[in-house]
Amino acid sequence: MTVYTPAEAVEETGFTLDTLRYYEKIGLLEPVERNAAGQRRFSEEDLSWLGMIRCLRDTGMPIAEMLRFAELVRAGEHTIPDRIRVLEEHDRRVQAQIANLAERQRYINRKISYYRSVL
Amino acid sequence: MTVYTPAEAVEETGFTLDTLRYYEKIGLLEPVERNAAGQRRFSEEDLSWLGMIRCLRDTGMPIAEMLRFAELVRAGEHTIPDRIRVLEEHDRRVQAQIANLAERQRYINRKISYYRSVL
DNA sequence: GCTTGACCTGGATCCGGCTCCAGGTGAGAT
DNA sequence: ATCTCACCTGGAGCCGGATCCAGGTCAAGC
Repeated sequence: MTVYTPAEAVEETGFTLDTLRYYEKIGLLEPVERNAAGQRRFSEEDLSWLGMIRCLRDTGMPIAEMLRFAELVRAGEHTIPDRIRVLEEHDRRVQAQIANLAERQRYINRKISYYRSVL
Repeated sequence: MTVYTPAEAVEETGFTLDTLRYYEKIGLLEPVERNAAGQRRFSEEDLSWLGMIRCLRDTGMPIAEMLRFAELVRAGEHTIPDRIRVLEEHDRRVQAQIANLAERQRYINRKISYYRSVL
């Protein structure tokens, strides 16, 4: 059962310490274990959940929805079908984002070509 | 020389009227023509520039950078090489965004598969 | 000739998501 | 022993990007 100091958690997750504290405060992260001095000691599980959070955040899921997902996770195994639904829905949005970006990119490339053509 | 009322510009660009006014106020849009009553009359050119803005915005370019690009456009033809550089750089970032989303999407899909496997 | 309804303005406000601050504690290095 | 440094807390502040508001002006249909 390895534990991670705040500095290590920052290193591993790429979130700032302030952000980790903020996520704990708003309940996106369950209350993190503490040592005798009251300092946080992150578990492997915390880090793995933070990996999920990073993934959802970086694909544009709003915090409010991540909170809902977090509740499902906490509520236990019986919510797995719901979690699948949430992730599938999100997956579709990510797909749409990619398609949209690719489309916009074509516009940008046409513009670049146009600019080259008038040089 | 067709002109567009505010409502038509909203319709064409997908921006809200407030946003169009805001873009004009901050200088992302050059001062739009007015009719005798002081109401905006957008030109084809305005709409086409707004198309560019939409593309840049939807690909995540911050307003500050769009403003810099707008200045290049206003400064005249001799800035075309600079504009190409800006767009190429942005194109690379868009490419990176797409790659990142695709990577995150794989994570999500692995998670979905995992959830399915434990049902 | 009145009433709608689309506009106008400057400025305040909101929102999500952090980020920073002051003031304090405890543990390890010198 | 003392210093430093990583931490802690609650709460304030910031930033980007709009969005909303009050109070006012025209234009056009009935």
